[in-house]
Amino acid sequence: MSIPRNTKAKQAVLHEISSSDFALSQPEIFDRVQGICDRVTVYRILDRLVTENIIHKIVNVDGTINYARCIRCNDGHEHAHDHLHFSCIRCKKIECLEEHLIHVKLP
Amino acid sequence: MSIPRNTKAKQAVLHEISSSDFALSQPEIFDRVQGICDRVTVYRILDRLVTENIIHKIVNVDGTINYARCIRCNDGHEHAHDHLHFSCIRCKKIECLEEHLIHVKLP
DNA sequence: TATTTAATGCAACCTTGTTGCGTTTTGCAA
DNA sequence: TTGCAAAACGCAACAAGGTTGCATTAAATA
Repeated sequence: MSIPRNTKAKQAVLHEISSSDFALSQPEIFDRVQGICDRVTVYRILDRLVTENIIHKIVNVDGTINYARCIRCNDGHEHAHDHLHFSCIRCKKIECLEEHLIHVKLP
Repeated sequence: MSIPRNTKAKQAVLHEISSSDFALSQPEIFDRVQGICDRVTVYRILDRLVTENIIHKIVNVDGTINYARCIRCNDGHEHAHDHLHFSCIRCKKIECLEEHLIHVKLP
């Protein structure tokens, strides 16, 4: 397994994701780090950040793939990832609804 | 508002969707109606069928957009569309879990 | 059968995402 | 501080999925 490195581009991408209050798509992220690196690099950084479990890959209701940081992932507390989320179609914000853990019988 | 027409291509597309037991993507549908029309036509037919409320547009967990007929839409019974679905990642079938209507408090 | 216009085919284009490969840069160790 | 291995990068090219414009074809109704 390779040792991850901390590059300028990686920092910039992670900063944009961290400072956004809703999940961002690759094009949105590339737009925000404007000029700092190639768009291919953004794709590769996102893949790596997901593999390193630093960010989450989310498929929105419209099919677009977005990336976000889990607020609780880095605070040391144990938490469930398979809870409901509320996705506002107007402001695009995604909020966790962790209190609504559901248990259904699957076929 | 324009009056929809019943064309050969439209019938073929609708037939494929109706006779499949899981939701199909545009490429899959185009593949199955092989040669009957252009791929652009399939896109347009799908858009029209969704607008006419004959089929549903579904975003899968992997982000792919699929189309399916709601079994209950045309049997005259009242039914809810916002119920849970079980999506098997192996056989791709999607089953309705209508008994599990959930009500959560949204922010 | 004639007419209207919905539907189609084709070509061209756009967006999102991937791959290969040669070059640059990072982190560590001598 | 410098040298080195390989992680990360840029660029070009490609591929899949989806859209648009426009001239042509074919449904439905009169």
